[in-house]
Amino acid sequence: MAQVSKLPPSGYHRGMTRPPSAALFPTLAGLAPESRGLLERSLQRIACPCGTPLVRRGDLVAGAYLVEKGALRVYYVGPDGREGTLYWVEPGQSCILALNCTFTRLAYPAWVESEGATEVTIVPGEIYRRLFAIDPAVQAFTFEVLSGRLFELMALVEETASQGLEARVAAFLLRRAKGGREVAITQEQIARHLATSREVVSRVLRALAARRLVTTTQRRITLVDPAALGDVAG
Amino acid sequence: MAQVSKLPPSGYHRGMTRPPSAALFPTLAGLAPESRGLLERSLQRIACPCGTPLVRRGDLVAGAYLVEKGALRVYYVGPDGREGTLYWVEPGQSCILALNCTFTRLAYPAWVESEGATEVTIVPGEIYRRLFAIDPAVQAFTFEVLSGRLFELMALVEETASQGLEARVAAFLLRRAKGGREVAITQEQIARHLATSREVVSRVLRALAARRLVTTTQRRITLVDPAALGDVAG
DNA sequence: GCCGACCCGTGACTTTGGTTCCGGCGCCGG
DNA sequence: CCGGCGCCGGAACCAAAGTCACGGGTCGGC
Repeated sequence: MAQVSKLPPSGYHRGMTRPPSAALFPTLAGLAPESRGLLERSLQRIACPCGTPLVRRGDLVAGAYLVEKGALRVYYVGPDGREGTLYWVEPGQSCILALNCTFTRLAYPAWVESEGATEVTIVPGEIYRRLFAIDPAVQAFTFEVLSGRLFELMALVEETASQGLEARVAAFLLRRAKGGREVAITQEQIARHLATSREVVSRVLRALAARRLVTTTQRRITLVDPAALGDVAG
Repeated sequence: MAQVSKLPPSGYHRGMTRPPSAALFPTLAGLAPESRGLLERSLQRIACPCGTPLVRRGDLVAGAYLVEKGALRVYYVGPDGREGTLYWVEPGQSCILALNCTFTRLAYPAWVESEGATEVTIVPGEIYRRLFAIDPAVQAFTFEVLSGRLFELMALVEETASQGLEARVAAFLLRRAKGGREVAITQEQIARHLATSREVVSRVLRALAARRLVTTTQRRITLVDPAALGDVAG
């Protein structure tokens, strides 16, 4: 979470053509030989530090982004500058809106940046389109990624509309801890993820701490009672 | 908008096997002959009045829903009973989450009901899956429907998070009017669409009326100044 | 014409969350 | 050792939206 922000895109480390990890993307590993050849000749891989802006709203993204390491954060920015994250693309997943644009040639409606040291391999749009046309495994993969995002977003809409902020913070912390008890994050960042302000997050955490559900120190939150936190999250 | 609510599902008119309208679904009309035969033998069509519940959260939906007339409303219901609509499926569109479940066999995460007198033809899940596997046009259709929904939902998340209620009501009215100046809807219904309460909608409409942007009568709102309303919507 | 079922208007109050402002802590680099 | 700077705690205040209570309007059916 080293926050090397504002590094211009030229800071990428580009051009390694190593194929996508078979463990992460079994679909692609199982391609027919000629498809596989086509794929590997056209790949591009980029590595970038935390906070590198990859896509802006309105960009015409061409290609499927396959995340190998780190994560991508897809988020919106409201007119008043407030931002909120829509979802994360983790290793083994694909940035679906990039696929979207690949097919429909629409402009991308959100921002994307890397979170943590991140490696992404990019399949050019035209290539992906061809693979999609001939390979059932790619079709299924594409479909699953898309529908998964759809489910996530539906849940997000419902959550933001019908849960109070305390519940949302609790849910966020649990998701982030991934079963553990430590979340290394700053309150400011939580605020950005949930489209609120730092002070409010502080207030909510104070309330949770008063009930012995969490403890907070600088850049780190410990979940003292994850089960109770789960109740709060609903 | 006759609100024949609470009619049990047995009220359907079922079993007509008329094929989906070629004008509405050119993709299906252009299928290869054998695919087309397969499709037509398995179709089911249902007609239902306004407000018929078609899918509940948790249902295992099998099949693609193609809307011929009327509309489907896809919505969530929070734990406190408050509901909000996620999107509408209009004639020529398909209920995408139904496709979703067709492929991934996940339970449907929302409710669906008809809005207005509605006719839907249902393509059984297994059949759709087969068509998807062999027909590029079906693949493209599927992809477009899915990605369209994704874009809509992203916009919805952003809108609910960063727009005030007044802006959201304004946007809602403009969408509903579809270029005209009349919206036949009850304040209670608006409240349900936007996941708020009747009183609040009333208050907002009063404010808009005070600025001569709309006038309201029972079950009907007239947009006096659509342009200014557009500004309010942002 | 009257009654009951929906609708709608409206004021008073509460709750939630956003804003402002300030001070303090902790860490890192001079 | 000290000065910044990034991060956090916290009070006071404000604005938006949700809730409660009530009364009156409209419309269709009997």
